[in-house]
Amino acid sequence: MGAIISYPRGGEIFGEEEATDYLYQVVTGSVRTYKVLNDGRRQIGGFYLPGDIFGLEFGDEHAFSAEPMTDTKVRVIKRRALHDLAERNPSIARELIFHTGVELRQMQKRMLLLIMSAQERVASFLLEVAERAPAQPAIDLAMSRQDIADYLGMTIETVSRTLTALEASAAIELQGSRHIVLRNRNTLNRLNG
Amino acid sequence: MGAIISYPRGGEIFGEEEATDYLYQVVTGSVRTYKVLNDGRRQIGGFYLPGDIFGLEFGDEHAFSAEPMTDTKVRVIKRRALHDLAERNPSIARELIFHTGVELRQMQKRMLLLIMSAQERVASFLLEVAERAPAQPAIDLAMSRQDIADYLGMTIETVSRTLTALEASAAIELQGSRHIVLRNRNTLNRLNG
DNA sequence: CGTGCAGTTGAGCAAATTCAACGCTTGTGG
DNA sequence: CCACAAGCGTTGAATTTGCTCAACTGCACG
Repeated sequence: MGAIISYPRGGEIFGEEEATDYLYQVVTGSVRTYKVLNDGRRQIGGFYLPGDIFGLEFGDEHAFSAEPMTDTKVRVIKRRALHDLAERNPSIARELIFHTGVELRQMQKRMLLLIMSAQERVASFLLEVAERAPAQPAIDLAMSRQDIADYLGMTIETVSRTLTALEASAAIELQGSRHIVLRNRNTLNRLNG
Repeated sequence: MGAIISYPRGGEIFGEEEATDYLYQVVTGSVRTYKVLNDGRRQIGGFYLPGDIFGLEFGDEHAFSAEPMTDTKVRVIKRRALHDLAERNPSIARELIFHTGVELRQMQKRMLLLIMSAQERVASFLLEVAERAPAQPAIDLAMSRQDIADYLGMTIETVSRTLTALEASAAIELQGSRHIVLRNRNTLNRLNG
């Protein structure tokens, strides 16, 4: 169900103002959703990897914009069609509710994250990324420092300094700015509220 | 559907660890949900007034605890029964999805709130409370300064100072600590992301 | 009339932001 | 092939913001 569409890196999948006629699933690549506040600051709603669903909303307009972070293929699903299907098919309805629940819990986690200190936020972020690539002791970030900062509600300088501090305390090792080895997960976990 | 149960102020409706066997609707009174972090800090999940639904979760255990802020009557609904009903009754399913969406958008709003300054957070909070009691130019807070602080992710001192500052800038007028007259909504709105 | 609790105010401090400079990598034009 | 501009990330210094600790006020309740 749904058509596959390709988006080049730097394009736009949908904007904040657009109608919520479609929802999306990442097939390959990666996507970020974000919102620009009236003072120019940007808040990232989430990062989405293959398999993840985004743009699942319940108002008339999208609350966030969505952009591919790399060249990306997404499956596009008509919202009306899905909801109609859900009314006749309980297992689809269950899926729909399940995914909403996933999103909701993620938001709750983010909410808790945002009241914590810079160290705690960055540590949580690293663990969150690591969870999605569980095999490795190291992680590769798909996003820039600016993306991380806007995700965690802080500045790029603070992100950078915090990573340096975590390296100094032997919790992680920076091998190039986007490749990070997690040396001591206990230290990171201890920071994770 | 569902039984009505009374809880005295200061009691507990459910705890973080409890199974999500039930969900709840406020009949009279008011409820707060909260979570205590491992460092002792408390984060308020939300405040709920008559008509509001809370405890609607999708994991096995509640992510938050729930307490009445005043003597409160709630309607208790068995989650299993509701979900079973939703599978056979599309309008119930729609309701369920709708309420999840309300919760989700509220969380998104909170997320944006938490990255803003103290002034912006308090201003947003006042407007949020005012929206729920639209008739008056003034609002009566059901909750303490500590509750507000834990809702907005700041300390009681900062809440207090911020309210004083807003009064100094003629945006509000404090008539007793829980009764606040909104003198200039434009000023407040301008602060609201 | 005290005692206790909620809220306010003040002073000093810690954390994160801002502003600025610098290093490294990458891509472009001479 | 080299020079140099542009972008990203890091680091440093000064500043701002909110927190901590502490004292104080006002109010409710015995």
